[in-house]
Amino acid sequence: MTEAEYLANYDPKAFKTVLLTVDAVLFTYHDQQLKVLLVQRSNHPFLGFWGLPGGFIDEYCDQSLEEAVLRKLQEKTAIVPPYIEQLCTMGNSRRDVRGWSVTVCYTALMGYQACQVQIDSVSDVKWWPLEDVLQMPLAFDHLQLIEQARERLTQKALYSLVPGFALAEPFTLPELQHVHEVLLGKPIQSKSFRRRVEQADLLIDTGLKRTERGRPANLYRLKPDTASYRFLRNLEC
Amino acid sequence: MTEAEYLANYDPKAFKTVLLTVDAVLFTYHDQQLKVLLVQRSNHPFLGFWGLPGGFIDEYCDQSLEEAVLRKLQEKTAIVPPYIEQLCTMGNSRRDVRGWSVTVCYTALMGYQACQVQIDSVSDVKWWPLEDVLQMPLAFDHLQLIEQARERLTQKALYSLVPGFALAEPFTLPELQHVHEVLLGKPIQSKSFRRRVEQADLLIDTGLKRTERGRPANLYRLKPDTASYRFLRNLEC
DNA sequence: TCAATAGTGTCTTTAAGACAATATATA
DNA sequence: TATATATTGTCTTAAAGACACTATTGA
Repeated sequence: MTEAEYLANYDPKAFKTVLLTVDAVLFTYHDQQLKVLLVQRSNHPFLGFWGLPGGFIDEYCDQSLEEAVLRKLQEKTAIVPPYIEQLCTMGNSRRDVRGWSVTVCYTALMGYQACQVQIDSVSDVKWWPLEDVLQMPLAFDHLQLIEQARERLTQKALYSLVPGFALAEPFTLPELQHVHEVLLGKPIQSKSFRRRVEQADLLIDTGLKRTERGRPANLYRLKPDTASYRFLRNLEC
Repeated sequence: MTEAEYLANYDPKAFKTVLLTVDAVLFTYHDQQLKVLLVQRSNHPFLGFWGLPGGFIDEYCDQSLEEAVLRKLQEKTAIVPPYIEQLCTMGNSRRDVRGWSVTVCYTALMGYQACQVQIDSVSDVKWWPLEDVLQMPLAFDHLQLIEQARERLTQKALYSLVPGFALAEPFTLPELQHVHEVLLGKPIQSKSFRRRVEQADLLIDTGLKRTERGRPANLYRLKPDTASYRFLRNLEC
């Protein structure tokens, strides 16, 4: 049989009926704490529960998984986040009562900005403090996904400046340090932190300063290659 | 509508028809080089091409993605690899002529052992030298997946002893060092390497020695927590 | 001037790099 | 004994930790 003959006989509907979705754990930093964007479900299953933004692939509209998840986020926040990365894929027969289900989950970061409901498949969209979310009952296995995303981001706080993408630009160096401290759950020696930042050469000094009690702090922006830069040595704290 | 009513009306076949597979990049170390397990396809598309072991989820037999990929590997190698980790998920409308297609890809490591065809969905199974594979035309986007798996393993060679899972136990310390050197493409100071191994305390000394020209070398096994151990500092080489 | 926060100087500590020296096999 | 490879000793170097010190603002 040639490939052409094979394809002529091929019926895609005859095959698997696994449910496939994309989801995103979108973090930001606001009011001195990490927050996660959640949406309140207006459909079964888990109607009324809060869960991650995401949903089914649109085979016709989406060209790729990443395009699909960015579309979902844009529907909720009207923004494309400056940092996005594939986290993991969860797939098993138990996570959704409708049957075998797979979700490809992404971690994304953006500077805080208010958001509001843009579409009707959800009844509400809200930034929740991460610490509160870890105690809430959430849809599906979304709590697990958030925990995993948080662990990965904590690792990155040890060897990169990626957490900076959770800040609205321009930001101060003490703010950046504080995001890292919140993730690590411990204070960092500011001398060590500044030395690393200087060595990495990832921040653009805007020349501006922000005053808020005490000496004014320099304001910076992130260079785009912050997403891929890795320090050779971890912070030990 | 209650959830029960919703589910009674729910028709899974009415929904998406995305193709879903799992694949594995299985590495081993043999004859001083890294090798990858490939299978020769006996079905369209890419009939006759070499590609990664993997295939469709069996909704009834497989409880989870990881179970599915382990089943696929066991069918080819009659072994469960001592190390397996999710690599990434590739999904888009172009990677398979049959339509929108998603594969959840894993990286796995095992000590070398010969293997032979166990099933008939492929016509051959073979360990290929990694350097050769990177020049071969492969099925689908499997070359990309192998490149990505190799990059990730190279990173791990800098801050962990995970590459040791590619060795047949027991192994010598110079062998372990050589796997790392092959991945990094550079020699490592053996003093540095040994210091790290000692500090990590991940190797069990079997008390045995292997002689092969020159002074005999101690033989070791890996402790299971080698899979999760991370050094604070990367090798710089 | 004081309180508060930003940012620097500098000494200590840790672990890697470099490389010479020693140890234990076989031929 | 000579050669080959394994393993150790030890000095240098890079970068983090600790912490005291200086700088710049507003009240």
